[in-house]
Amino acid sequence: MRMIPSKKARHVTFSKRKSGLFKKASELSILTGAHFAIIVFSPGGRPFSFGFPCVNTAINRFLPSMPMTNDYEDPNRVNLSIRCQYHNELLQRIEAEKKRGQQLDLTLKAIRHTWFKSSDN
Amino acid sequence: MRMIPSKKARHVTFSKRKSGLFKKASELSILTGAHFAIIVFSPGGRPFSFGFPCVNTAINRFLPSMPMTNDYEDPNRVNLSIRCQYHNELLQRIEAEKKRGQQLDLTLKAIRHTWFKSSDN
DNA sequence: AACTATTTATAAGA
DNA sequence: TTCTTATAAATAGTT
Repeated sequence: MRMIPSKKARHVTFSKRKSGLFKKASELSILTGAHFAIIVFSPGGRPFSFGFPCVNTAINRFLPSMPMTNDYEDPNRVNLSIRCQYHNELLQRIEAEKKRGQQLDLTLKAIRHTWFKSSDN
Repeated sequence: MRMIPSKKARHVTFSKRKSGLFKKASELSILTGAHFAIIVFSPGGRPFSFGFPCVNTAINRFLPSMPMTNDYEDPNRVNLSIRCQYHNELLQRIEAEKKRGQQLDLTLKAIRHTWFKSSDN
């Protein structure tokens, strides 16, 4: 097994196999309840991620068990935890906005339901 | 597909499918040159990880960058543009979700307006 | 994106 | 955990 020479074929394979990989991870998680995070970078450098319950949860849970030799003095690691914190804040903001949208969706459906019900009578 | 009830069978499946998942990731990486990190927690909470070039590299590359004052001194500067790209994607997702919420708000108001208008007649 | 011949993963049993 | 094997699923190549 070797790197696929054709750039186009490489991208197609990446796309297909990334789907397969994420599906396998999702099945593993469903069957066993396992938490996980997958991060993949496409050949072009685009980041893709997938996780249960979510990517940052699994990363956070994992980070404390990372090898830490001169941890307290490693500026990269400090940087890493700060970045992680900021990253989590962004993800939480997305979730918050999503949740708000979902609430509005429900309200909308409820109202429409009442509307059509009353229109029928 | 549902969580496997028997604890023993669940652990066996976890072990088998974890191997399969890691193998798939390794193949994806070999075929396309993709960098990746996988973190999985067993049903018992044991962490397993696998990555190319290594787990920490992929995680570090994945986490979005903070605005850096001493940017030019950052040894991870090569990854900075990709981080920024991902960071921007997150910000765009927040904006997209916000916009969706605002649209729903407008729809809701319009419907309520119609509702009360027709109720009056 | 869809098809399909072939390869690969895996569940169940040992 | 590892092995076996019948069956199910993934995917490479092609349209």
